[in-house]
Amino acid sequence: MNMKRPRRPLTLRDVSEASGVSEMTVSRVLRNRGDVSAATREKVLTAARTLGYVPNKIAGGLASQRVNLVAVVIPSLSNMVFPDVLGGISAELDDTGLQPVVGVTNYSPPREDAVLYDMLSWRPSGVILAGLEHNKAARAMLENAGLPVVEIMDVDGTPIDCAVGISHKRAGAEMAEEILNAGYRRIGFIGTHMPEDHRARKRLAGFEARLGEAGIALAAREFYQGGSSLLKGRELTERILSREPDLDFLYYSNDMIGAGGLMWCMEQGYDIPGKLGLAGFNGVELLDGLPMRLTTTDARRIDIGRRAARIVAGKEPKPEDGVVAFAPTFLPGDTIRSR
Amino acid sequence: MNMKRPRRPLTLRDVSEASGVSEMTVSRVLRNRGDVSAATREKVLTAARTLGYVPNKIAGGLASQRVNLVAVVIPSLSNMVFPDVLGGISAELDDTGLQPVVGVTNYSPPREDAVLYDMLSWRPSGVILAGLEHNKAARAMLENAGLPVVEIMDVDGTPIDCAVGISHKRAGAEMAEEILNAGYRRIGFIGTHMPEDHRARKRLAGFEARLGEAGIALAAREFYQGGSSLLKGRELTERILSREPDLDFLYYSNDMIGAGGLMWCMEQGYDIPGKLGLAGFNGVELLDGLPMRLTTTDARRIDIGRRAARIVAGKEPKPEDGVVAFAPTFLPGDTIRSR
DNA sequence: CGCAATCATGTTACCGTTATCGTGTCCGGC
DNA sequence: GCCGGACACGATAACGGTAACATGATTGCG
Repeated sequence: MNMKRPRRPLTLRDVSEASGVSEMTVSRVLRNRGDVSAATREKVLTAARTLGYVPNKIAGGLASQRVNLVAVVIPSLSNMVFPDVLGGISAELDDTGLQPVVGVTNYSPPREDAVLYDMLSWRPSGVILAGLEHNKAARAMLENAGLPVVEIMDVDGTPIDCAVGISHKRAGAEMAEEILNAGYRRIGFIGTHMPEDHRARKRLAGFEARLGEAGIALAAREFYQGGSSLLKGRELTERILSREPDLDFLYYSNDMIGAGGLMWCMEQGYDIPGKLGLAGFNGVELLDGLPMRLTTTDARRIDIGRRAARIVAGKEPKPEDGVVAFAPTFLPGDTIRSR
Repeated sequence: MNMKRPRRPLTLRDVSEASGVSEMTVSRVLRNRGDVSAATREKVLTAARTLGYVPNKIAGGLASQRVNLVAVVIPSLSNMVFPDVLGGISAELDDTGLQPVVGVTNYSPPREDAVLYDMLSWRPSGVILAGLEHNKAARAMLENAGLPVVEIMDVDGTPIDCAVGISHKRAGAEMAEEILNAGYRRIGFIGTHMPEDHRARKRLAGFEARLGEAGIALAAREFYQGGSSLLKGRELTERILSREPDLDFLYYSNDMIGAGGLMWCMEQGYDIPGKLGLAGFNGVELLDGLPMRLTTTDARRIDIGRRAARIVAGKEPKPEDGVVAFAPTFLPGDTIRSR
């Protein structure tokens, strides 16, 4: 194709000279905007192609004061929850010309501030970020930025602009309800010890609240640090059950450790769900292939991603009261007694 | 803090006026560049903070002709392989001021072209992309872009600029070697039917080549479409074993379906690894908590991510011959007979 | 046939920041 | 007291596009 290696990066001017029209016309052709005759369009396109011109969005963005990016700020990649959310977002953004850009905070508020600062410095068209709890600095930035902000995953709190998610308090309460209805009474909880994982905290709160209404208290709880894995689930389950052997139900703060616990209990020959019930949270695809299907709650991740994307893309208006609450869905699975 | 909601976005000029110095000086303060007295620095910083000013990287990037982004282009998020690679990249980029931006191609070459085009239009400082096989258009873009390009995961081929990865032919061959050494002879393969998954293809090629040297041919093969999941692994395993009941080994193209197969075989009461051996590929963390540890090959994803990042960041020079080949590492697990 | 509307293109003025160079001040040394 | 250099800062001109308006050519229509 083009034989000479252009050491100076190509600009509109190069294409304009190569095709004998003004830079403006080239710009119009490349963006399909405004009237250009079929003939010139063709000339310009071939010129651009043979030169190997790639438009400069930095310059374009500055000139037009518009950038086709949506900042997506989430706490972690490692959970299997993220790809679903992002999947929903991308699917919905696909036909809007908008593009998601992901930032990861590792559940660290200072890091969230930094990531947001960085993202906002690109002047994106919108922000989707996980959670309702943010530093004052972060809130201020977002309020001042003057762009659509959708906080996702959680609706238990006050959104900056608007929120799309589920109530984790409700998810916890509903799981407690199901467990109690199934007749379990000595219930243990296993979860991460992360002060910044507010959603896990709220689930536990809702869970305990409902138990409390029934006059029941958690019989045991076990916390862990760091990421979730099957292995961690095994260890913690062994630990909690050796400490409190007569537990009849274990509620895990996510499916991954729940599945690990399930593996361990099955190996140990526990009667599941007869003598011991298990439940996790999220509804990840992983569970579908396990020897038993873990009882869990579908966190509606794809729906949340889609809806959030629709809002930042302006495909639908922000909700009246600023909140879109999906219903967390109980998935019975095989690890809870059915009535 | 600032009471009036500024509808016009803040610029350096606002900070400059608020602090009584020139925009240039504000810029210097905010970037820690050039000589500024401690007093002015302080004034500027407080002004910026109280206004809630966030720099505009669009304008900055245009002016300085530098953008602190590294484009990372990968085929998929869903495999558990991606977070590891990105983890390695982020870890190594963290202290360089560079930031990864991810694009996903879904194993579609036209989509890869589009994603690259889009990424390059942001004029990033470097590109990391998976695989060595690309459309002519993609290769041309990357060659013309005049920036460091690191192709990762694979080294069986000719890199555009340089490559960091493992040889999948070798990974396949070494697994074949281990299987043969363990005495298995009637071997089946289960993998995705994706013409664009070149690495899976190369592994299979290397695998069959080594079997061929021993005078053995694959006794059966089963392909599937779409993403990998435990469930898919179960189905395919059932199918291949009902078709060819006397297989004594199953080689899976990834750990996820391998684990699914393992689950199914265990439930069916197969004697593993005595009568039937199983192996996957990748070495994902997931395997650590399964009832048996699946035999697999560590694809060195974190190492690859780190090394690629070091190269684009200029922390280390490009390799002489353009290639950094890590050794795929055999992980025996529990699903292959040990000698 | 004349005039306005439409089409196809060009001109000009930014967009918000940084590179570069220039200017004024202060200080020490001889 | 003069000079050179470090220091602290400002003025100006890009950077590569696009919005908005201007222009010339063509067309439609009464």
